[in-house]
Amino acid sequence: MKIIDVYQKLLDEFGKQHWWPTTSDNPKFEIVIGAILTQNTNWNSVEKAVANLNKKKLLHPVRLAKADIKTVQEAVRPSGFYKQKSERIVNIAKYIIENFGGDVDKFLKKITREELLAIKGIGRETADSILLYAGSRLFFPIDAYTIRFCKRFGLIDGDYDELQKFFHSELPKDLTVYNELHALIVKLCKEYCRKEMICTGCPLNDSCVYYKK
DNA sequence: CCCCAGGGACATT
DNA sequence: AATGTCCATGGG
Repeated sequence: MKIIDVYQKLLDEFGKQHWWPTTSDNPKFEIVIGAILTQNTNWNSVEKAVANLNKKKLLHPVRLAKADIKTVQEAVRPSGFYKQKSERIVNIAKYIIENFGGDVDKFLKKITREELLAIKGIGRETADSILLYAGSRLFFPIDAYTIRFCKRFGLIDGDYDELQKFFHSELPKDLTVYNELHALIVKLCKEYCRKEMICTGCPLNDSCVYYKK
């Protein structure tokens, strides 16, 4: 089974996921911040932190850059690693101000992947999530779920760059496909393809080499 | 009590 | 080039 067939099957079963979920009036910047806050953290916890930031009116580059660090830490605490993450989100707010005059749209349009990776606290997955979901640019994020699923299902076993090359070469150059497939793999891995597999009811049973009944 | 979550930086081997 | 450790809260 090819990855594009996996996409179709998951889409038929789960429907569109409509990522990246946002709640504020500044969704692009919210995605940039959320991509950092969700590093190795449950999404439910991230939602709390984002809501706290929004309540404090900090989902804006200038406000966040100028905010008292203790205030930021207090807001971000529920998402864990709060000292690191506070520093990281303030850091990128300052970067957008210094290099793009605080214009988030311009930042998302002009920034290169290499430039993103050079910012402390932005690794490959965070960079690709920002580029795809905030910047509408064709970069496929590879997370722990994707690596696990690809290996188990029998598609490909490799590291981040190898898997990304695979997705980039196999998939059509289509933002909706990139957007939805990544989100659908996350959903699949949360519900069925967990660390401890729950194969009963999995929509990919027919083609999975690890299927146990 | 345990394990883990939509990673990344840095140190060690 | 691999592998290990730390960061930290909240939920199952």
